[in-house]
Amino acid sequence: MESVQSADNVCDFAHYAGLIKLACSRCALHDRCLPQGLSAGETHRFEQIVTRLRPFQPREHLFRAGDEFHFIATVRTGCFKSYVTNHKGKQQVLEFAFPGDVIGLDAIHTHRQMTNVVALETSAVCWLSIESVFSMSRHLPELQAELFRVMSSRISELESTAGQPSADERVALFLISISENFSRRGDSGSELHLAMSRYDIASYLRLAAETISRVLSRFQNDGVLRVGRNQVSICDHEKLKKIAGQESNRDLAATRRAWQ
Amino acid sequence: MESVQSADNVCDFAHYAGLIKLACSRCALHDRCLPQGLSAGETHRFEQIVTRLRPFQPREHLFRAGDEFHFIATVRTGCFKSYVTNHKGKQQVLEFAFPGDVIGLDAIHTHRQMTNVVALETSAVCWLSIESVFSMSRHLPELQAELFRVMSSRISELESTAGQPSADERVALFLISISENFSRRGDSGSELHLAMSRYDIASYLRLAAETISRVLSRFQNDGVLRVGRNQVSICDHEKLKKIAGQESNRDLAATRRAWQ
DNA sequence: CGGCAAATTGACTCCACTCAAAGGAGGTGG
DNA sequence: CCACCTCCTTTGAGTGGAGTCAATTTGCCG
Repeated sequence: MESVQSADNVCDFAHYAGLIKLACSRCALHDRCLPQGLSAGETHRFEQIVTRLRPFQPREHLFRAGDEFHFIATVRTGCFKSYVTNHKGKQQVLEFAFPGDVIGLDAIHTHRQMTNVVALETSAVCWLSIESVFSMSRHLPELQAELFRVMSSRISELESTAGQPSADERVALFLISISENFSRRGDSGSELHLAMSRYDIASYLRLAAETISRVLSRFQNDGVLRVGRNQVSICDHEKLKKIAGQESNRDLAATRRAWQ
Repeated sequence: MESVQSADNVCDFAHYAGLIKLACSRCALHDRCLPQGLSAGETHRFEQIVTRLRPFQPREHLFRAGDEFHFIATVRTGCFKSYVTNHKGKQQVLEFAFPGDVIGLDAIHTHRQMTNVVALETSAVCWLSIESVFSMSRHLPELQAELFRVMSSRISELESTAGQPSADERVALFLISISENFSRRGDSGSELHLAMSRYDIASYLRLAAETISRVLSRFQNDGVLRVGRNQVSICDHEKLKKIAGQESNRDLAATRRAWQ
């Protein structure tokens, strides 16, 4: 349950017992991860600064808010959640990180980890010293560009979720986003394995866990989904998109009123 | 009302009529803007890629969502708002940009402007080709670091506003954030000139305009603020901070119940 | 002064939250 | 292997805070 990036004891930490250098060139995620766009030779240089840690167990923390910031991580397998604890002691989930995602880029400006990051299932990461990344990016324009792209898309992502759609809409958008993420990696976009609890989803979507439960049940009754404990099957993608992006219930009601 | 960064007609645009190179070294914002941290010589090199546009008038757009992305801007004077229009045609305000702030970094990953950016009052900006910035940043490590810092803190900022506090809390947090921003620039942290309308504040805080109005009125009755049309004076910073960060009304009620 | 948009205030509604209880899955130990 | 415990999930009932709709009021600018 200790976070691993504390500079002082990094070498003692169990995760480092089995550290190995990783061949990015042979990694299945090569095209969805930081070294994408690098030439073969550049990829080889990049590999020199990548360390692979032994897998994290569920509930094991990768970072803790306030820790010193020396490393970023990319997800190889599994799923992490990033969260903060607010002044009322309540957990606020900020992000779910899937394979290919980069973790820790929000810490640059303070030199401290801003969030807690914890594995939701058995998960593996690659480990990069931020200083090495920065200095290497000055010599590999494509790496620099990729870093800017990753940060830029995180900003866009956060901005795009800034609206305040209805609960139905939020849940639908969440499922679609997960589905697209899975599809891009070649997994099924219809059979979604959800590593996170209803509470985590609720916190992430700024809703109550009971609301998530109710919405999923209703979607199931409407034939849009089949819902299991850690599994959601999308039966009707079209209807789900309609819920997500077109008309909220409130608008439907308003539209009906306007028609009469 | 045209946006200015369209590559094709950039030279025809009225804003370019009076373009001049700007001496960052003599700019009052030097320490709060991109060239901060650069040596005198480096600042001189940086100045070569900075163009200053003639001032923007209120309601004049700097960018439009979907425009090609070739330039970023830093605010010299005035205030801009960044917004998107959602599928229901409703405006969602994402950011208010004040002097020293960098505009456009969310566009990197798509090569398209992601948001609309419009002046709320007469405002001046500095204008930078993104390609020049990127290539220069490879030779000026401090500039590269500053770019990463700016993007990183925008991510943190968006993450930190991800919670769902009560309307009172949101308004209080908003005023405190504006106040701190003004203080840092040497302006009064108590007499706040608000360039944006109640509707803009409401959209930014994901509340209704009427709610903003009600909350401000109540704060005034409680002696926390004095409220004018485009002016808010903070009378009691302590009480405001208490509202912002400690206990929501709901929690107070819950606490009282628990005490009995 | 008059016209118009922004802001305020009131009345009512509704969606999501809270509280509460029951059902289900997974893990642990005897 | 089963009993037990705990945590997660589901479902119901009632509440409340913010939204919506509507009517004024305020302030700006020609």
